[in-house]
Amino acid sequence: MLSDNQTLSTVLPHVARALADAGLAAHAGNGMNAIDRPSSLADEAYGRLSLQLDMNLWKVGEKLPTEMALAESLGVSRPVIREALARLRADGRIETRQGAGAFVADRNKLAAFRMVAQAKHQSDAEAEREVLELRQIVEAGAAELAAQRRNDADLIAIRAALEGMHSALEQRTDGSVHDDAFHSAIAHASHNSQIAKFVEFLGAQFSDSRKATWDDIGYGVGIATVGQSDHAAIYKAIAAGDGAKAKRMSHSHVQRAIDRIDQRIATEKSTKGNV
Amino acid sequence: MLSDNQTLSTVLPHVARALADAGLAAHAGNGMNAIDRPSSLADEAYGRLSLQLDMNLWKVGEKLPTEMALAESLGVSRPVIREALARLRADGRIETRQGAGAFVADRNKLAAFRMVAQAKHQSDAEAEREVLELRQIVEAGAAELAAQRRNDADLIAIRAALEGMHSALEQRTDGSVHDDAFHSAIAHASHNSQIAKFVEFLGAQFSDSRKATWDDIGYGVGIATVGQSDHAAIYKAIAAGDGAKAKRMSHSHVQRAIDRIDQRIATEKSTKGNV
DNA sequence: TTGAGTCATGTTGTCTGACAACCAAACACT
DNA sequence: AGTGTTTGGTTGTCAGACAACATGACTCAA
Repeated sequence: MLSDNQTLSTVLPHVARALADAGLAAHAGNGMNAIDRPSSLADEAYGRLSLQLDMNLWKVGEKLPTEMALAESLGVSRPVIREALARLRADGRIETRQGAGAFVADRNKLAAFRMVAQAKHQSDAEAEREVLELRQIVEAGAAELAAQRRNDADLIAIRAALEGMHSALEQRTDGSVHDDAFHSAIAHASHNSQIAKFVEFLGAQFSDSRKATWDDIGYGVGIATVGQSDHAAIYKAIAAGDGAKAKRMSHSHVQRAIDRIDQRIATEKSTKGNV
Repeated sequence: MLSDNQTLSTVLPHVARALADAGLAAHAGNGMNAIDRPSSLADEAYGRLSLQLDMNLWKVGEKLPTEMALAESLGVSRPVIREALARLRADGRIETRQGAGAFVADRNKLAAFRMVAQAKHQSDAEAEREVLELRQIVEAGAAELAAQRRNDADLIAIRAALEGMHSALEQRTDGSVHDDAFHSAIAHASHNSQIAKFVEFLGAQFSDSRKATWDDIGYGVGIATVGQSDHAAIYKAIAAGDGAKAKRMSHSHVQRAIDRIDQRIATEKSTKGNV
């Protein structure tokens, strides 16, 4: 996977120079493009090890090379490797035992879920569509549970966010904060902390695109206005305790966002090659 | 949050001794109970900082104390703090800029979703129920998409897992591997990599309870048998391209697991106080 | 021969000190 | 006043060292 002269330092100029002084310089022009900015050796080391684990370079339960060996093979120092290993351990992908070594953890031990970096053949929009689809599923389910389990406090919180968006709409100001709060309040009304936390996590992946709903362009196209009527309908269904309807409304609300993305993908495809 | 004498080293004997030699000993008998086994200073430091971030000790965008300051206040060295900060950065909770410092990141930057450790007032079973409910939502949605998008290769993979479980059932052996593969194959048939990855992540949280379906007790109660007819129905719906039915079947399949948990919770509650 | 205890070696966990790269604000100069 | 420069502080990285621990080899007695 790594040729001798292909070390991390290649993309980090100052380190490369230091290595050059030591007679360990790597020749330029290898497979590594500087486009992906690792910005830190540890980031890069983490990426590499992560990749090697993905492709089953070591079997489950097998012992990884020692920190020293890894450091040498990647051309960095032990602290850098330690930081990378620490992250892998935090993700639950490896386990380390003092005095013994680092071992590939059982796949059934994953402790964290990360958004997969979009595959090379995917555009950003396509990756966003996938996340949006997942969000659609989870939020619709959360809305259904919310309709069944919401109490008065939940309704008040949801209504407050709704009114916040309402007044933002009247004054044509940014209502994205209340938009966030609205979806989050519904998720909490499901009285399932895992669902609530996951909805918030997914929502966080959309901080940019959600703002686009509330900027000048969004107002111009009327996205915010349409979205608000969706929100009102969802609230009504939840307040009425109509789980099926809340689910349906929430589903179609996110569907609009998916449709917008699909349009963007279509236009991107038709103008492909200009970049 | 931390009194002067309340350092991490208090719970790590050998370090405490080293500190004692240096005249920096912390007195024992403080608020720290040794029940939570940090096992590593970095783990503990990560936990503390994580907690402090949770309770908004620093506002978003605010600068955290320097690594040296943090190290001193927690009674550990800089590498330990660096490892903890590295994990926080990997989670997207802080951002560090070389030469400037570490800053609290916008909440909308969370890069990883972790299963929340069950709250103290919750039993294990209740926490498991919450995850199961989330799984129900996502897997049902995945099954629906799978029915709409599956191709021949997908069907073959699902069928292979189904037959694996079938023969395991006949020989009363452990079919949990095929069980895993079955749900995973359906998720992949949705042709949404985010959904596929998340389903696998959720499935990983159930390695234990899934095995319980396939052990002697599971066979005795007939869980595996009932589950298998569920699986067959789900496969049939997906093969037929009937999204609504696939969704319904998948939903009720997980519902059985939820019902079992509910029963366990009920019996646990009735025998409470014996521990 | 076998078993248990001991020891040597290798590995991770942690500390210390040092320097490079970098940022931000105070400072000096025009 | 505005602009370039310097200076101190902070993170990123390296190197070396030692402690804690795990593992296998080795020794010695039964």
